Amino acid sequence: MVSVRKKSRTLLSSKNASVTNPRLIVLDLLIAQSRPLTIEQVLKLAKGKIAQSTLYRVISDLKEFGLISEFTTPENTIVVELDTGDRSSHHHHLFCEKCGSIIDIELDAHFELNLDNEVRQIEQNHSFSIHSHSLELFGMCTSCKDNSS
Amino acid sequence: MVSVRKKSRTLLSSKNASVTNPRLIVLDLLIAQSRPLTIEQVLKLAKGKIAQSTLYRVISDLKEFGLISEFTTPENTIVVELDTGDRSSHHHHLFCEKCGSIIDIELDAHFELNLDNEVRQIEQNHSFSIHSHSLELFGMCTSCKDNSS
DNA sequence: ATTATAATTAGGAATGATTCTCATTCTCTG
DNA sequence: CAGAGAATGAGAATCATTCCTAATTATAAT
Repeated sequence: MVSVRKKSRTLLSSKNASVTNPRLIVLDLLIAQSRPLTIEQVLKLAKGKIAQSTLYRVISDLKEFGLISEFTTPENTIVVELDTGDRSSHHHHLFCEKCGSIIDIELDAHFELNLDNEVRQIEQNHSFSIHSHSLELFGMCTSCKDNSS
Repeated sequence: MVSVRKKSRTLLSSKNASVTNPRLIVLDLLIAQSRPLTIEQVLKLAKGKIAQSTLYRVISDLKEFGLISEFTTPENTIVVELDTGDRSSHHHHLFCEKCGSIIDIELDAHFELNLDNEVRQIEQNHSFSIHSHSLELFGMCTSCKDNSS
């Protein structure tokens, strides 16, 4: 069992990026929580150990290194998550429009193939080079359904 | 051939919303351009006929009426587009990450069925009620490909 | 058409998020 | 472990969005 901190170091080194405290803290958090976090959440979880301005820069750096990725919730909040590049890192998102929770989902492998075919079709029809896609689903989670009776 | 202005009036009336100039201007623009527009673009195209604060409110009103919908580009810019509720209004987006252009696409009907099945599967697996979805594709458009040689 | 009422608007001030600046500190290389 | 270059922290500056209020406009009833 490799420590979180060690993983963070390895991630940064593997991109030839200098290993600094703020970067390690952000990566540690994303690894430890293993869920998408808003900027606000990261800031809070870092408990004052990172300046706000630094956090924005660190996030933009980590994005450039390809270590994290960013997306937007239906309420237009920006969320970041680890993007380690392994197989499981291709996934999609399920949003609860009531409580705002975000769930990572993977698609059925067979369906993902269908999707790739469709994407290739669209590439042809629009003479576009498509290099990635994202499927987002919107609805209501169980607990919100239960509490809304 | 019904005039753009008349269409805009009809849209508002159909939602029992009062028909005001700023609302008409915004709808007119979205109808005339028939493409997604950023807030900035709408403001510019309205040529000073709408106050900025009004534009934000009008957009939020039209969204509540269900006449327009909103989404976010990869650069985190908010974009609005007409959402007239007819068949063609269920569509997805293709983003050029170089020039920022946005293209509306429709999926092959057969694939859309597959997608619905997959969505129903995910609903089951996560005991979630899913009421809508969005597929976004990222890549490079023809002209950007051509100009990058 | 006129008017009363309610809804909407313009404009500017206030807020909140993000970016910028620059002096200081840290990291990496040799 | 010294020096060069990169990254950070703190606060100022900027930008988008929301809020506030008085004035205007739309609607519905006469």
